[in-house]
Amino acid sequence: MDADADLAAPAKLMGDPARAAMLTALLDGRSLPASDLAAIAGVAAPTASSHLAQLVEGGLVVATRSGRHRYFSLAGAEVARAVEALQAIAPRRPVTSYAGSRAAKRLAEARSCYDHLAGRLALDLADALVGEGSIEPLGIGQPGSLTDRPGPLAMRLGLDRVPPTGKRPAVRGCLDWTERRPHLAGAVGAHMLGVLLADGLLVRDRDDRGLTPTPEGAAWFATFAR
Amino acid sequence: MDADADLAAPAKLMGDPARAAMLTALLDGRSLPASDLAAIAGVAAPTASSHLAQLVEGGLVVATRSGRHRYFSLAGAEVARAVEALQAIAPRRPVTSYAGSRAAKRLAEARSCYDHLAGRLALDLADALVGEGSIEPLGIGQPGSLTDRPGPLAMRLGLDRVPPTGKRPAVRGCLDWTERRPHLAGAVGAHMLGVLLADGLLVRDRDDRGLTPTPEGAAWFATFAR
DNA sequence: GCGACGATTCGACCGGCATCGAAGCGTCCC
DNA sequence: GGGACGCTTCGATGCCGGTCGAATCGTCGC
Repeated sequence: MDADADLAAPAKLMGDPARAAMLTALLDGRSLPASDLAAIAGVAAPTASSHLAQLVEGGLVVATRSGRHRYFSLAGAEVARAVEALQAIAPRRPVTSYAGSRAAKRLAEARSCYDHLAGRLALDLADALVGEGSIEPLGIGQPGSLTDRPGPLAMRLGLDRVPPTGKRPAVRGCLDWTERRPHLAGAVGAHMLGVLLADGLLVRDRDDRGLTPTPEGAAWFATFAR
Repeated sequence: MDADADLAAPAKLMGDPARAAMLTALLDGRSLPASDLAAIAGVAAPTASSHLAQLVEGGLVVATRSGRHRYFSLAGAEVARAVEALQAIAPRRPVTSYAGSRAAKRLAEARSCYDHLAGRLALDLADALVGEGSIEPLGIGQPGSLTDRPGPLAMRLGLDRVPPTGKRPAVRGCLDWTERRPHLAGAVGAHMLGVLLADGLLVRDRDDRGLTPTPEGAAWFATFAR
């Protein structure tokens, strides 16, 4: 029984900025490889490896090997709850500066989430795809599926010709913090972001994972956005 | 927007054994002077003073002066929740001793959780209150509400005359680690614990946040317990 | 099999912080 | 007002651990 469990051990693990960034990135239940987590945390590969070893040792994170990659994810819902409970008492980020709040708004609109699209635009797209019957409604973290009759939007995005990808589910719901609803992830989600970038409807912002519609993109998005 | 609140700051504060011990000691909502907290944490006075200054600076603890003493207490229920969430994922202590397991059983039965009642007794009470239609069923971490027709149990506990309390929700579900179900927290939960103590149905144990029913209390609890 | 790549281990460097003794400040009691 | 007491500040010490370059191991693609 945990009448007086050693509170300090997990707290110490979460107390390092690099590890905290990793845990936050994993909060939606995704599994990410070590290299991605290193980039997210802003540290070199050896440093990230050390941190991840500690997180695994401490039981906050679990690792699964897949070829030459190792995917890390949170060890359970209790860990996610603890992370969120700490976020609840954490001082809010830059909120004070104009730049900060403008950046936040920009990210809420459209950003990349790992390798797929997130933000309000992603939610609109997911809604439209469900609406036209191209995909089943999304569950959070749950694998979903494409239907066998793709609509015009799905055709435009090339979702009917997504290359097959090993074990990764084609469609998956990924929780979006903007509105706490799932957007489209999985192989199809990744493919979709690729098409949007390749066709010049979206461009990546310079310093973060923000995405901005081009003029053509904005016009196109307006045809189905709320 | 807390898209990326600085998780690491409060976690770092909790990550030191001395500070963790202090926070745990304050978990039941008591206010303790610096000297007591120093003793509990097992450090010298200057060290404790330094730790407490950090906890106050970080917003986890608040201090009130009273003569030549300074009393410290947790800054709010959210801090208590974060501490408990971390305890939930902490490695279990060396609980092999008989004393340890007896204490654990005692705490599982009834204890204070910040300012309200937790443990099996709390779950029984919450069930009974829901059963008699005095409160809506509890969601974890979710605000709930009193119904407009309090039953006899609610009347006995004075839940119909809980003083209004600013922003704090009257009723809230708080996850109980005993059975992973929510018990009654919020202003009503705090009031209920106060009544139980004031009416001599429960007494605080000496060294921890355990609570023990008095003979009258035990008899009364038996009337609705499972 | 050979090169590319992801991940880990090793070793060295260095900053940050927990710790406590001594001293200073304010409050209470007599 | 004098002494005791609670708490804090200051300063010095020592250690833990975060960091990254270089090297190693294992896997994938051709």
